[in-house]
Amino acid sequence: MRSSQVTIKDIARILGISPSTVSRALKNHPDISEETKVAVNELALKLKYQPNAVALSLKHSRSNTIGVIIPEIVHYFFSSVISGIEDVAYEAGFTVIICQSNEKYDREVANAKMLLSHRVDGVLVSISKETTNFDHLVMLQEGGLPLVFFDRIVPEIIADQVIINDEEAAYKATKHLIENGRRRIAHFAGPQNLLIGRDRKEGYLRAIREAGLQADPQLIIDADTYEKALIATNHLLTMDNPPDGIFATNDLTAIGAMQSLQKKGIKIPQQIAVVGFSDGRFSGITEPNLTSVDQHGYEMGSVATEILLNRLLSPSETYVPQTRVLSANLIVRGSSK
Amino acid sequence: MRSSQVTIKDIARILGISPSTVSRALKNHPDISEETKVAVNELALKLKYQPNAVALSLKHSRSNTIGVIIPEIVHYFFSSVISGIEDVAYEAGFTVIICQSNEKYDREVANAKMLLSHRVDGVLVSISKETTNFDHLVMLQEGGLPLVFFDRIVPEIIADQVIINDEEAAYKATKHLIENGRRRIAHFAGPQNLLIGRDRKEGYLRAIREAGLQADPQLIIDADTYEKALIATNHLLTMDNPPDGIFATNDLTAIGAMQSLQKKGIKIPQQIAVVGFSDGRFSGITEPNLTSVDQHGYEMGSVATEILLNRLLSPSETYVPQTRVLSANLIVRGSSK
DNA sequence: TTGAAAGCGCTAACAT
DNA sequence: ATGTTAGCGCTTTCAA
Repeated sequence: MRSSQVTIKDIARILGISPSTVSRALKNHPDISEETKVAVNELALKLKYQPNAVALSLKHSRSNTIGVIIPEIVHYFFSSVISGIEDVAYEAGFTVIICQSNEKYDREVANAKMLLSHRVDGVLVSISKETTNFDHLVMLQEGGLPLVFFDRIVPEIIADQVIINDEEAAYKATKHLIENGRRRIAHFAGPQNLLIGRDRKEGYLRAIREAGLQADPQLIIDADTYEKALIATNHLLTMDNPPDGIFATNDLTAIGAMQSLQKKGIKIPQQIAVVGFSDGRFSGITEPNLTSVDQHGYEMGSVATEILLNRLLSPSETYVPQTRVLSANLIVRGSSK
Repeated sequence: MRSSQVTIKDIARILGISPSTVSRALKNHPDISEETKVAVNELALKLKYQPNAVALSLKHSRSNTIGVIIPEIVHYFFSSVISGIEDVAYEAGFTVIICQSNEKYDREVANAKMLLSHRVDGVLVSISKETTNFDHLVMLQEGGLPLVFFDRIVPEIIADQVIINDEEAAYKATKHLIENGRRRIAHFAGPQNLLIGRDRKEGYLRAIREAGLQADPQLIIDADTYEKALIATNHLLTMDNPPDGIFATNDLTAIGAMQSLQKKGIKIPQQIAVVGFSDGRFSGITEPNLTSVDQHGYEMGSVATEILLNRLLSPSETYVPQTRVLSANLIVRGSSK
């Protein structure tokens, strides 16, 4: 095992020339004779020489690697974001190191240190549900790493951001329910320390108020997981005055709601309409199909990466952070009409 | 921007001592005086010193990094595998570089070269649907990198493998349909250049034969994507003698089948029963719920990583590749009974 | 046209 | 108890 890999020195030794000549020949330096170039390149091919990226990173203080800190890979939205990141990075010859925080603050901090230690050139971040202190991210910036936030951004930190307009999307979703005659609309809210959680709730409230409806605090329930949604739905059904619509902060909770409702024999959408958020593979699969906000994961990943690579490849003196807001459209399906 | 990061030299210069003393102090070397240790560690903390993993990799010819080559992240199965990989690697202080082949041979080759170039210590691989030539993977082995295959393995290459018993699982799934009275069972087959595709078909055929049923080639259709499943299902329904059961090579095709059937007013499972493969988030969401083989993605990822790390951390002279077969159980739900 | 030497950050054998 | 030196693989300035 561990038969060490071919280096420039090996090629130099075999050919009886110096390492620097080999290096130059490999990058087609004009000074090198055609003869030498051919010999070097042929041998390199034969020995399956692969440049040592580690040595290059050390030499250039540039790793051609970007880091990603993401809550959990096993969500369709996040895995599509990664897919977008990967594709753009691959095209540009960049390597991607992906770290999951698993929604844990401590692990997110460890991830940040690890990326700093690996001297990645920049980092894409979507913070965990637990994160309320951002020193570890500031540390990255202080280390000279450009940061690009996506989806779960940190307004307190000055950096590039890629988001959808969560407030607007939530507003549209709620308004859609109202326009379909719903008057008591419940909201399954996400964590309020995340901006997306607050924004979605805000949008919901704006639509309610604008329609002259009463915002009932009892109808706003913290429920951002499938399990919590099951409980929350059953709770809603015990009320004297149960809701006639539910706007959930993500698709999984919307589906939890649908299943609880159907188990109790409630008709969707006739008795209670349901709308989700973050259109994934699920929405077309439920019966009825789920109305949901399309969150454009792949596009978010690719745009965020383009912004980051742009910072890396053409650094400007005047750093003006940009915020890209992707349009989020409501896809209306059977669960709400 | 690009304010370079703190190094051991910086600390040495500030403290007026040599870099090697700093290095030793940081790793709590017994020779170093308590006084110096305290001074060094305090300053390191204050300056937020993070060891340069790149320099360490070069020095030790060991990157503490493992590579992963995976077809597509945006599949629940693969993303749960990654989750298992990540968790085990994280615990052991290893970094993970994930590459997607996007089911393309060329990109898989590029991924392999990239990982070799980055001098990862070992690689976890699940090959693409297109891959029939394995030189790029042999190249990794020749470069001294231990390989561990999972799910989509390559029997031609001598290496560790983690799989479920696909043949057995497919047999069980088909037998289950037969025991429920089905006599004409269709199979949506995966790519036959993948062993898992062949094995699943084999298991299907064995169950059919064992029950004394006729294997009808017309009932075996290449369909491994959602779209293909829609077409295949409609095709089946045009037959004079349509099937009364479908065993699909994955859940997405099973769901495609269910939706096509329901659109035509066919009752599931009364008229046609459906069984999928690779139990994911979907199975509990369809109506009726989907009977499926649980593929244990997370476990597959964690076991594969443990095997790889074991090879790395305690290399033995006698290399005996192991094959770990995880038990795969059929989860029976409403779509088939 | 090619080679020698220095250095990226760190460690470890070898001084002192 | 601490410093000096060499080297991991590669590039690049300077010298020949």
